Amino acid sequence: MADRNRKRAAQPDLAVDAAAPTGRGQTVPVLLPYPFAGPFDYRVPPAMAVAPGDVVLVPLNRRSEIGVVWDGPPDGSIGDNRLRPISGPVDAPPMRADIRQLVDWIAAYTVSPPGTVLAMALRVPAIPAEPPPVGWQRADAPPPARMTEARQRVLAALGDTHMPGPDLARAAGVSPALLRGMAAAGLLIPVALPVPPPFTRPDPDHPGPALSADQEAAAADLRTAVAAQAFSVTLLDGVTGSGKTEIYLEAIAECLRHGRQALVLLPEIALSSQWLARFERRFGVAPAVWHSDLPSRTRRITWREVAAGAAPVVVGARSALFLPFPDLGLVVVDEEHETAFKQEEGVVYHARDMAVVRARLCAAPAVLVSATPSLETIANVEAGRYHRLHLPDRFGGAKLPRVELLDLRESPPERGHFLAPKLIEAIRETFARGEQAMLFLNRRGYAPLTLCRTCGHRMQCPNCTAWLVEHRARRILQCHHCGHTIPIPAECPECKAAHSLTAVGPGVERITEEARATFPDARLLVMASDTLTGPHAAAEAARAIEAREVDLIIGTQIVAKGWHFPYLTLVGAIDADLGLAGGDLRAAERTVQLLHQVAGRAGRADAPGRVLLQTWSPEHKVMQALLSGDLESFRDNEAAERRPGNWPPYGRLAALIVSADTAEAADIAARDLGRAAPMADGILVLGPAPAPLAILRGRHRRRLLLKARRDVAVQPLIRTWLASVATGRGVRVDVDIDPVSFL
DNA sequence: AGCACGCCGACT
DNA sequence: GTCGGCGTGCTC
Repeated sequence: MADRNRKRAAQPDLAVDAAAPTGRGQTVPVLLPYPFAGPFDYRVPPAMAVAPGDVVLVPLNRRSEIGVVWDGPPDGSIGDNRLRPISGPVDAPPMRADIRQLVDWIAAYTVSPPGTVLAMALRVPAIPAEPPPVGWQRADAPPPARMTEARQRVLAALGDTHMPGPDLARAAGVSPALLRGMAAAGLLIPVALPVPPPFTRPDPDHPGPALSADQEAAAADLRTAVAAQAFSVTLLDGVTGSGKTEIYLEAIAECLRHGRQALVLLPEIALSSQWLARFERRFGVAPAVWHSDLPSRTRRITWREVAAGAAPVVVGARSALFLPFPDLGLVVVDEEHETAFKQEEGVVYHARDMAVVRARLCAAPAVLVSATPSLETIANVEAGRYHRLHLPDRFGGAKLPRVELLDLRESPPERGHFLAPKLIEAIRETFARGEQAMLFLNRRGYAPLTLCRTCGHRMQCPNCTAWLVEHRARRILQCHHCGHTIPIPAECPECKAAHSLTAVGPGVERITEEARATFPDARLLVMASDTLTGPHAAAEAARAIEAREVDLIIGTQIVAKGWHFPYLTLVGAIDADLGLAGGDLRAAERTVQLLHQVAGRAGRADAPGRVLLQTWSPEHKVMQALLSGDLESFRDNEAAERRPGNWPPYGRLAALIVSADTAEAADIAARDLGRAAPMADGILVLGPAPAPLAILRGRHRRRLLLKARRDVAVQPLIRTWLASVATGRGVRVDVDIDPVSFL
């Protein structure tokens, strides 16, 4: 309570200053977690004092909703007669000014209603407070009551202290009901128990692993940035295995020495067991963890501890950006190039970029970390907006793995197989040395396409422009876009031919089948999003690999994410060309990043790694970049290709996805939108064209692209553009600023 | 997002 | 004659 009042006193009472001067009483804007165009005005009851950030209950229609008193003057456009009073306060800490600014900023940038963004920030505090835990102690002057044997045992177990009910019942060997009876008889009185802090403060001076000279130099730079307690952005860019994590853990240590909080964003928090282990090795304790499917109790406790400043370090997924740190002193985005940071549903935002905004709003340094930085971040370095710390060498003298290209035209796999003879041989050699190997194929399931040998029919999703993927173990065909699932049919649904459906192309399941036949004695482990369901399975997989209970790992892109497997020395990519098909702007960049990350899993100081990339086009710039390891030149080339046409990151791009129930409705809406396209210097609108996923979940999709010079503010343009077009019934237009996926 | 109002089909 | 389908529109 005292804390709440202090916070309120610390900020000027804008609401009072901005109150309407007329006789209608004080009016304030209240933002509701719904997709309205802006905050609604509410009257403040005479006896109530409110300030921006206060969480309040307001009437809406005939309902009661939670909202947040927002900044600025009331809108004033609503008539006095329609204004309704705030119902009352909600017992929750007020929303901090920096979070409110972040909500407004994200809403403006992504062209989303602010209430939708608020909903992401508000999902937690709206839940009522945890009741304080209750324990029992002896009554000082117990009234006369029957003293059974069980009751005596309770009093004996209790002694002169207090105990939580469940512990007491267990210690005395009685049921909780008996305790309630004793309380009713006045023999026991309840006491509030002190709550043990759930998060121990990590000790910045806990002896951690020793750093190399390179690491120490980089760590010193980051410490300086943290000590400055000012906004800055630093790219920590080091080859895989250069020990980047250990470096930024030193920045966190410095942040802790200043008594401030640190936030680390990871792309895939469910797979972070190894990261958590490294953190514990450095600090002796675990950090607070945040992601969207935490149990609600843990979620609530963590949120409140963060708000109270009692969770010094939080590691989390995208949504951790909205946590109410009172004194955030450092934001780290690990694997900053990862597209998993881009939220594609609802409010479409990039957590890496919003993390930088968050850091700016609370005057903290941001550190972006990657072995394969995005072109966006590199462009920001070149423009002088971001600093760069570069680590060219692996830690402890380890060499980068040797990359070889396996030309599939020259030495193809056996018919119906996917492992080239040279790759099989390399795996055998690796096993013979007692080391581990990994096969990478970024495709789940058994086969991406099922077709009928008799009539050529292809099994397609009824709701999407996509093939159904066979999952043989589960005996189903499944659409990876909408989840539509059917049992594998016995006959062709088109021509009714029996035993005619054939699996075409490989997925990890099929590679596993081939590996099992080729290496019958090897112990296999499949790592894919549908086999590593949740943190537990992922942690167990990591443990089994570290304990050398696995010889061959077969995985999808999940294996590219920051794992450290000391006995893994060989990586084979089944289909290195896979990501290059299609007209995606970033296809080459992403393929290089992905394959380089996968390759980086191989090798250590005393056992150099070897990487074999199976490819149909070894001369492709992507394969050549991976072969030479000269990613810098590759990036320079990419940059040179994008710069002249103002393609990102040298210009701005926004996608408008028009979707409707029928192709006709989508076409009409897209055409109307195209006709109303803004025309100005430095702007180009491309399309409409069918989106690559022309039908998704039964909706027909068309796409327009707005390309603009970097100095053009595209959001206001898009707002007026959208407002100028009357969109028909059932038509939706989704805006994606800085799209990373072009589906 | 909810939750009403509103205008067309099969039932007690 | 009513119950009810979910299409459109409003909420300070």
